[in-house]
This record gives sequence, structure tokens and C-alpha cells, in this order.
Amino acid sequence: MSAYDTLNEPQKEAVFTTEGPVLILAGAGSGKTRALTHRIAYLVDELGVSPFNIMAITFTNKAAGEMKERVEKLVGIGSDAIWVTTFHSSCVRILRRFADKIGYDNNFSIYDSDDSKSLMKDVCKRLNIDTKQLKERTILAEISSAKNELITYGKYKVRVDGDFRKSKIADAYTMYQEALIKNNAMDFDDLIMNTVELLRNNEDVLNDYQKRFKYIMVDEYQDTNTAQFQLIRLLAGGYNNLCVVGDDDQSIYKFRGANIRNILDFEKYYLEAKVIRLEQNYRSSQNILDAANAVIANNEGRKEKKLWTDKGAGELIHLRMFDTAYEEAEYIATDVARKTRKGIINYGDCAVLYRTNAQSRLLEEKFVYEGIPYNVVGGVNFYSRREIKDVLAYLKTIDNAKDDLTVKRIINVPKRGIGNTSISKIQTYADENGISFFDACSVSSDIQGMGKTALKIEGFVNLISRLRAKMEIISLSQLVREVLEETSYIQEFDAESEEDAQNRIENIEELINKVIAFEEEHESATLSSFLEEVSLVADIDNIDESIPRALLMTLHSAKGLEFSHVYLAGMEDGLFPSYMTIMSDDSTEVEEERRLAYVGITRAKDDLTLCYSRSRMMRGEMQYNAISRFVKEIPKSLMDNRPPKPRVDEFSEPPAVSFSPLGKPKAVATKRVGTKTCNVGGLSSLDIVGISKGVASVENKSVGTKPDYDIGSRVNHVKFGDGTVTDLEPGPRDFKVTVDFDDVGTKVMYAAFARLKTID
DNA sequence: TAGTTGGGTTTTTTT
DNA sequence: AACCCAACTA
Repeated sequence: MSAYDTLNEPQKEAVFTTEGPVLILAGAGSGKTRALTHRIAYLVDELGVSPFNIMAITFTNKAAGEMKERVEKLVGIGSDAIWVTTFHSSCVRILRRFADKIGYDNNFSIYDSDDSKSLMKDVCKRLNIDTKQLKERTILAEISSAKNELITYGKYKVRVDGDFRKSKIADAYTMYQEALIKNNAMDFDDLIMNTVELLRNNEDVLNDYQKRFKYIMVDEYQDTNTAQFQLIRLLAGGYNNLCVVGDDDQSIYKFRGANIRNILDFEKYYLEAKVIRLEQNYRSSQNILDAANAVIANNEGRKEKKLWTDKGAGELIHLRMFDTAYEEAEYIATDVARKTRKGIINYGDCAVLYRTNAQSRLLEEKFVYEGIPYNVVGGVNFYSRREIKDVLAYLKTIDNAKDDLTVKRIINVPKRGIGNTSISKIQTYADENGISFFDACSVSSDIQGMGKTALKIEGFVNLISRLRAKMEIISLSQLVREVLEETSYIQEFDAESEEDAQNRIENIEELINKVIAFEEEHESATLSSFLEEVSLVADIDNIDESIPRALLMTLHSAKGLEFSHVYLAGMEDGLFPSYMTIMSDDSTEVEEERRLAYVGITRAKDDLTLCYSRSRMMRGEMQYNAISRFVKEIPKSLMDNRPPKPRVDEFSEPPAVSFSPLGKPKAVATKRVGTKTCNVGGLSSLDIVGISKGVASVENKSVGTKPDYDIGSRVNHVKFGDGTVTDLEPGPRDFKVTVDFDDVGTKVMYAAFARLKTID
């Protein structure tokens, strides 16, 4: 009897195949983490490989932490020599040793997306880029994808090829990168790209790591981007003992540069690669698995897999439909409350998953009302909250005042009477003399025309020096308290008497707790090491599992997790899949959303509830969406389809067509109450378009002329495609036409804006 | 310099 | 609905 007897055959193969390239295609819930951890244990215990020679890479700190813990249990002493880290952390670890070889100081700082954005704003201003036409976001997204493809600004410039937009971006990329280097800072993408550059150009460093990492394992391989792929390829180049684990059906990070070809073509990159399939699912009931399989079967170009389980059919999947998102949230909250009251589950067994962070608000409201302990994962990252960033900016300035961006953030926080004019003057002086912003502040009395402001700036510089001196003699957490004390930062909130002042103070206290926890974990906790850890945490890393709570999070955050009871909220075309992907010419975009649906469904072990709301407030406008196509892809026989509550009011009419999960829902009658459009039963989707912007210009017009189509006509819309007119009525300003589009469901439009063309 | 206000803008997802 | 920014005012 050995530790490996509990594994199934393919899992054993995955564990025992240690030499050469290996691709483990691991379906959802097929025990891939088990296989990986046992593989590491096997290497150490049976083959006598030194833990020092093993590397395992994951995407989140949470996954890394869990793997570490499990390996420790199996291997015991010595396991901490294994590099079990995220891509970003391992790169930082390498760069902290060798960044000087590529033109950085080894104590470089790491920019988060907010920092990148502020820097880009600055760049655009200096380059006179009209940010109305070319947004900072767009430029940054373009730069990010370039970096994920290992395209430096030099290479980017060459590819501009006369394209005006691209040449602007190339300029911005160049100046942005130069500014980063000047500030001794790297953004997230730089961490990977710069490491690849370092390894490519420094054979000694590369050899060093190649010799060290005799065995490399990569988790969630389907979500690696080109830069990460090249990094792994370089590191594994010595022994070629590279084991990647992934599931192409769970590739959901294309927008972040993930290249699904990395997994699909692994066998082409490594011709001798051994492929192992883990297809037995240990997580979900057969019904849930069948549903997931049915949905994902609609994607093309997958690696064929057939997940199976020896668990029974289990509960039917629940489909619940609501008139409003409010009712949806209420149902989920009361359902969780009811189940826990009955003792069926604990709060910690439940998760509500949704497509967009904005959906958490309503749910939260109802969870509070029901008194359910819950945690929202994500949304605004803890470390990107204003008050936290402010305090951290003080700490960063104390640690390393080279970073102009950080210094500028706090030079007038709290208010010291140092305005934009003064800041510009200091910056100009710094530029002219080739010194940093902070160094310019130190000599503010030398700067022309500063007047009395020079004294205020001096006060700020003295404050930082004072704190810097104190840092030598007090602990990290004391230093944070000292910062708060010296700046009267918290008093500032009280004075403002903001409604969320209390919240902010709590967040700062939470930060102090995190500092204390860090001090307890690390014996020689330095300011730099704390700041580094903080810059690389993901939302999911912050879940506190000590108290059982229901979790609310996006589908993306839920990847890799499992729960007994899962609610998928907002199963609506237009939300999930989103309009962007439905409208896209690129059909692979909907396929990515479908993979996301697959991920969502397969999070559930025992019980899955799909929720759909006929109406929903999105970006300040009421949207009426059709039920998600992904729900329709699930065989009806797997679902307990409780019919929607009939709407009984004086305006209601019976639904025209009842719901059938396999067929296309047909539009039903609609009724207008005042200016609000209501849907009265059935599963139609209504969407008011074209009124938000255009109304004012139509205001003075008399009732529009009747269009040349009528109810029943087939029409074409430039964006929504072909459809059938189901309703046409004169409104106060123009005819309102309702069309059931073949692809995107029913929409209500003003005829003048719809510009429909009749077709045969 | 600081605070207010009105107008314009939102890719959904994140290390 | 929420956020950000420019313009304006005190």
C-alpha cells in the first residue's frame, strides 16, 4: 500500500511520467492538483530529486499556497526549497537578483494598473495626444498585448507601417517605457517580458536557472500567454522535463493575452511530448456534468474529452426566472438562508457567480438583509482603494523616493496647500536638472517663483525624512501608525464627515492587521519586502476561510474553486454572453464566453441553480434581455424548470409562446406602462435602444411618418441582422417598432433610428 | 489653491 | 448608476 494507490490509472501515469515533456489534459474536477502534488512527492521521495531542483508555477498566490500546503503534507521537511509560486512572483524573484543587467536597479518598484494609467495620462499630455480620440486605456491595452507577445517598443515602431493610430501608440509606448525606467518601475507585463529578455541576453543567468530547475510544472497552462510560454521554454531548456497541466475548455483569459494555441499546439512545440488525459470527474453529479458537456460541445476545435463520474445523477439543475434583477437577488439570498436554516448546507458551501462585478451590489444588499455572512471577491481590489494607496504611497516614498508618480500622489495628501501650479514648477525644475521629483522638492527654496509654497514643500520633505529616520528603530506596523499620526490622515476623514469615512478607517485598520500578519510570518520583515508582496496579490488571494461565508464573485475569479451549491446569476444574452461578444465578427469570442459558462457550471458539486431576469439595470438603463443561449444549450431533461411566476395585473396578457430550452424563444406581447416597457410573461427579451442620445433632436419633430414595413414584415438592421417585426405603434415623437431578431432577441427601437430595411 | 458643478463616458473579465 | 474631468467660483 503506497500513497499512490488512491490515484486512478491516468493520474498514476501523470505522476510516474517524470522525464521529458508531458501534457496533462485535465478536465474540470479531475484531480489535477492531486496528481501534481503527488508527482512532486514522487520526485522527491521515490526518485530522490532535491526539492531545490523543482519548480511549480500557478496563476494565483492562493493556488500556489494550497499546492505548497499539500506538498508539505506529502513531502515534509525540505519542501520549502521547492519554488511553488506564481508567474509574476517567480519573475520578481529572478529580477530582484539580476535587474541591474537590463538597466534597472534591483529594488525597482512594481506598478499596478492605476499607476500605469496615471503615467500614461502624463505621457499623453506630453505628446499632445487627444485622449478623446485615443484613450489611455486603449493605448495601455495595446501596449499590454504587445508586451504579452514580447514586442518591445522598438519592434512595435517598426510595425507601425504608416498607420497614424499605431504611430501615436508607438510614441506613447516609447515615452511610457522610458518613464518607467526613469522611475525605476515595472508594470505587470514588464515582469514577464523583462525576465525573458534577461534570460535571453545573459547566458550565465540562464544556465544557472536551467541547471537548477530540473523539473518544471505549470498549472492552468491554457491561460498562459506567449511571453509566459517563452519564459517556461527558456527555463525548461536544460532538462526539458516540463509538465504542463491544463484544460483548453477552461481557457478564459484571452483578453489578458492568453494564447490558447500554447496548449493546443504543445505537441507541435514538443514533438516527443507524452499526452495524458484525466477524464474522471470527482467533483460533480452526473446531471451537472452532462449539462457542462452539452454546453461546451458547441465549441469547435477543442481537444476531445469525455468527462464522466461514478457519482449518481443527483439533483436536477434548477432554472429560476424573474422579472427583475432585484427579485433574482432576493431569491438567491432567501434560498441560501432557507437551506442553511434547514441544515442542508453551511454558508461556506455556497457561491454566487456572475459575469460582471457590477452585479454584486444587489446580491450584497439582499445578503445583508437576510443576515447571511458573505464575502465579495474582487470588485475594487483592496490595495487599489484610495486610502490604502495613499498610505502605501507614503511607505513607498519612505522606502524609495525615486518614483515620481508615488511622491506626487501624496505631496498634497492630506491638503498642504501645494497645488498643481507648484507641482508643475517642481517637475520642470527636476527635468531641467536631471534629478528626481523628490530631490527637486528637497531644494524647493532654489526654485524660482515658489514663494511661500517652498516652506510647505520643505515641511513635506522633512516629514518624509523624519519617518525615514524612525523606520530604523521601529517596527513596520509602528511605522504605519506613525505615518497616520504624523499626517493626521484619519482626522481628515472625520473632518469631511464622509458617509464612508467609517469604511475607510476600517480599511486602514485592516491594512495594519495585514502588516502585523506579515511581520509574524516573516522574521526579517522589511518595508521593501512588504511592499513587494502587496503589489502582487490577487483578489482571490484575500479570501478568509476561517469563518464560513457565502462567496460572491465573478466567474473568472471562481476558476479552480468548487462549491457544493452554486448559483449562476444573470444568465442572459447581452450580459452572459455579453453584447460585445454577440456582436463581434469573431465567433471565437462567444466561444470564450461559452468556456466561461463551462467553468461556472463545473464549479458545482451537488446543486446548481441558474437564474435569469427579464429586466436588469445596466449602466443606468433598463435592459430587457433574452435568456442566455448557454441555458438553451442544456438539455431540458436535466433541468427542473419551474415556470415563471405569471404576472397578474390589469395590463397583462397571456404569454404567446411557452419556454422550451431547446428551441428559440419567441417574442411575446409587450405592454407599455407610462414610459416604461414591461414584458408580460414568456421569455421574450426587450431592449430599448436609440432613445438615450437621440431624443432631444427628435423632440420638436411631429410624429414620424409610418415606416414602409408592418407587423410580420421581415427586416434587416445594420447591427442586429435580420428579424421579424412583431409590434409597431405610434409614439409621442416617432413610431416605436419591436423586432424579434433571429440572433439577438427582441428589441424596441424608434423607427427613425432603427433604419430598418425590408427584406423578403 | 480648493471646492463645486455640470457634462461626458463607460469593453465584462485581471496577474 | 457611477465615475472622472474640465471649467468655474470663492
